[in-house]
Amino acid sequence: MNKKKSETPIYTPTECKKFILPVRDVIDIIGGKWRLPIIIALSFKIHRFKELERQIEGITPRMLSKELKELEINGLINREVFNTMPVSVEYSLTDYGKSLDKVIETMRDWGLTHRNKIRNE
Amino acid sequence: MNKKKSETPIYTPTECKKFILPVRDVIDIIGGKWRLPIIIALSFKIHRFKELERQIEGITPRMLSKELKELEINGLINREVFNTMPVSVEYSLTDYGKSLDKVIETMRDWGLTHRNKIRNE
DNA sequence: CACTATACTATACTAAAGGATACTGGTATA
DNA sequence: TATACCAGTATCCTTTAGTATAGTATAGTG
Repeated sequence: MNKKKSETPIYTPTECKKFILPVRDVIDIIGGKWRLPIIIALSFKIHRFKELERQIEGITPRMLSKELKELEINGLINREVFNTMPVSVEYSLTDYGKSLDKVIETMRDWGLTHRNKIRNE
Repeated sequence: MNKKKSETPIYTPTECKKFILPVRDVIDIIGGKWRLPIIIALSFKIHRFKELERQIEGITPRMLSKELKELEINGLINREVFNTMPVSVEYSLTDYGKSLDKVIETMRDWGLTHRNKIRNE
């Protein structure tokens, strides 16, 4: 018995994994190229489909539609249809979606600092 | 003339786009499934390749290798080779990588809250 | 000698993300 | 009549992400 050396590095191997878990959850919910941009746009004001398409540069209606559905399923946004002619659809943030404001702000701060860093090099 | 209705919604159309830009930069740098987990592991301590492989559940050596390279190119981590036998390689965060701590903390907080939210429903 | 470990790389593949383009139906406008 | 708007779909395609498996060289261990 006693095959292992006693010098085996001693640090709790799980604490790091535990720390990673909730961040992976967040990545699953708001990860990808378009979700945060959509959420940010909606944090400014309620938007209609075409408005979002114009605000989020480079997105195609296919991706916008897909991501809006996922965000709705995850409870981050609301979709409201008005039977005007032609029909109009409004997207807004739920309280849960709004609760991302700190995450977005922190990321934005870091992003702005990064841009300045690159300029100053 | 005067083709457009005067009821056209009036809000500065650029301010929202401007807000999105830095966040898109951040997504480019730390987006994806593995980069933040790697950064978090390295924020705990310097890791060797195999240690990272064990800490980050589900990652393959190929993806780990790929992502480590990209993180190094972007200046977020350091790679140091020691000519021991067999060779050992240590990965650590640069100051720039360390500067992500607030972003990670904020995301983690939100993730933990989200987990509790789901449990309480 | 067989086996393990380290720190990866190479090859080949599948799955998922994302993009390009065209189209729908109904109304209003030119 | 022809065109444009709205809120998307449908179809096809490319790119990126990720997986599986095997292999490199060197040294130490049983």
